[in-house]
Amino acid sequence: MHLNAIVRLFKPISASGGIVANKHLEKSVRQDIYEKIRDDITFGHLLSGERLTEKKLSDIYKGSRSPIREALRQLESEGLISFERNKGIEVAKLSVKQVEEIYDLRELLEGYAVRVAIRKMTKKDIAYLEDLHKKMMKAASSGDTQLWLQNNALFHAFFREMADNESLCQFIVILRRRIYRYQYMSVSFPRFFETYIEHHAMMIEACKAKDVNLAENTMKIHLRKVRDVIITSLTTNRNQLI
Amino acid sequence: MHLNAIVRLFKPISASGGIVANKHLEKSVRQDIYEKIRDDITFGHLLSGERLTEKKLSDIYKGSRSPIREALRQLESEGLISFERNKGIEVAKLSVKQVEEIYDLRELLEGYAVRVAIRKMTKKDIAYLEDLHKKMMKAASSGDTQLWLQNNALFHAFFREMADNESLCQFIVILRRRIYRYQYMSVSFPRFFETYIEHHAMMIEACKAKDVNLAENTMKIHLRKVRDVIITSLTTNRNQLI
DNA sequence: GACGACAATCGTGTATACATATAATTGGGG
DNA sequence: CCCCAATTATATGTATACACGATTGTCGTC
Repeated sequence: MHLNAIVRLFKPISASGGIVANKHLEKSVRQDIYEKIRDDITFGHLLSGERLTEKKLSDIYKGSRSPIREALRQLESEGLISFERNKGIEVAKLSVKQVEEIYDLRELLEGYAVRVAIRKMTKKDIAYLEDLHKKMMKAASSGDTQLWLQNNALFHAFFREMADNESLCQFIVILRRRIYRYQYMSVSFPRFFETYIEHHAMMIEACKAKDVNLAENTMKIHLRKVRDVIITSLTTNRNQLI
Repeated sequence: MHLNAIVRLFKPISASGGIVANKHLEKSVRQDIYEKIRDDITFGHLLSGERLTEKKLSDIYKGSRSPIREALRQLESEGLISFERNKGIEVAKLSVKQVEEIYDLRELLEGYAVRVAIRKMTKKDIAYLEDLHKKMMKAASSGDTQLWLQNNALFHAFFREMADNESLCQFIVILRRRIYRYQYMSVSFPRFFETYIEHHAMMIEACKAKDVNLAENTMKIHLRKVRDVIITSLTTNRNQLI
């Protein structure tokens, strides 16, 4: 399954990813179900506005209602689902305004992450970014959007992790999860790959030159472009809630 | 109880604050317990590092383990408590580094909030800020830290709500809750009130003049000052984990 | 045929029961 | 008196049971 690699990119930093030697290190049912539902929402297997019942989830993800309800509370805190008392759960829908707000924050937070990260980067880190960049160019020329998204996620993850600020990482990841479902829109017009690649190249150059302002601004311009593509796509489809 | 007014400031935007006409609008046990534990952590009734058991919480807050565990999952998502599998729960401790990171983000997010808010402010809004400012001056001269903190919270809340960005509000509130316990340190040296009042006055002037950059920078300088006071206080007490 | 009352069903909210892992305690040996 | 092992106690993780509100469907009446 293609998605597995991408899925890993979004796992929480604190998750015990080590070797499972002792029984007490095994993933709990709750944690397992949480991750599965989260990823199914993120990657669009559970659709926006879809009505869920605890019984249904219990059948799909195999577990009693206790761990499922706990997992749902976590997902609610992260804005991926919403509860209505005595009525049920639904996968969160985003209005166009909300998508815009999320992108405003991504610009702010990911721009800041670049600013902080650039001071700590070594030559090795830049080589890593150039490697990702090459893979994305290859993905663009062959039209492999999965490969593109996967390496693009790594590209963005690099900066936020290099910034070394737990809460910053947490917030950026939450924002990305909330809009990831719509990200495919930004790559459904292959002619935009060229623009994205230009942005990425410019960012790498700015990192090499340690030009903090250029790097931050380029990241912001890049995210603004992606945002515009998605918003245009949403509004032309006349979907107010998506 | 003095705290009630402040408590309300931190309630989630989505909370049903309306008139309780129908039974189904009554607060659930889970929601009630969530808010109580959250506020008890925020205002220091449950101390950093304190070890909690579900049984103990069940006795204190009156409810079975089901709603308590769900409330705890929410609190975990917001970074107020941490779980250790099969071991228990503890109120989150913050390292000095984490406090610094949180203040870095507050500068970024609250600075941004001011930038956005200032464009939407009316004369009435400025009058409201000036009213809060007067109350804080009174609180400072009479040494009433409760009154100070209460109006200070309203002052900061004003800008983030005026910015009208749901996720932004959510993140700022989460950050404030995480460090609110240590906020008393910033007001335990009354000689700093004067500085804070100067900052607030300058911000109000900048709002009047619609000087976006001055307002944003003043907010950042203000938060940097508060941060420095807290960090100094923490490090001189030689508490690495607090 | 339309409308309203009532019953049955479904789903959530809460409480409790059971299983397993960890911590505490006690008892014996050195 | 100390140390280690076995047992007991405690706490979490999961499953199930019960209660209540909400929805749906049916039956009877107009």
